[in-house]
Amino acid sequence: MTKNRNPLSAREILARNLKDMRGKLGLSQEALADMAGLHRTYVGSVERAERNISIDNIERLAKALNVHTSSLLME
Amino acid sequence: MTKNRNPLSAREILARNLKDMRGKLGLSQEALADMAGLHRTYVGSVERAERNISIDNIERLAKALNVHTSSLLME
DNA sequence: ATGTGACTTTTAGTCCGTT
DNA sequence: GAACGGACTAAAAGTCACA
Repeated sequence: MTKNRNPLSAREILARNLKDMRGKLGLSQEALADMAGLHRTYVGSVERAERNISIDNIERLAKALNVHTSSLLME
Repeated sequence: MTKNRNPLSAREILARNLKDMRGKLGLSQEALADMAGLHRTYVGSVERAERNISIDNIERLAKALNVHTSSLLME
């Protein structure tokens, strides 16, 4: 029997992807925040899945990371 | 030379997908809104790309439509 | 069955700092 | 460099009466 993992929320998936992709580009939270026109502390809280981010800001982060918006939500 | 169409915003992609998927299921805006625990007029305004919807509400709509959150943002 | 404008409540998002 | 906190302002959530 396979384990019953509880599904990640969309917030958590986004948080993980953000952190991964940012790390692969060697960017700090602050650098990414600047590129996306957002605040340093805000990006941090999104990566901790604490914030209910809006679609416009998901898009800004995607553009800063040079990926499609949907890929930030892909599991 | 291929035409230079301006890219759809994430809002517009979501709006189009929402409308399409809802239509294919034969649901009214009100029925979908009820299933997602949202207000009828709110869902309407999201389908018109008027609102900057948050990730939690995108997820509620995805669950109501029985699709993955990322597929609502897929072009 | 959907669109619109107006509205109040809640939260997104910023900015200051400390650990 | 990142987590975390408090206080603040801008904007999203959520609702309604009416077209």
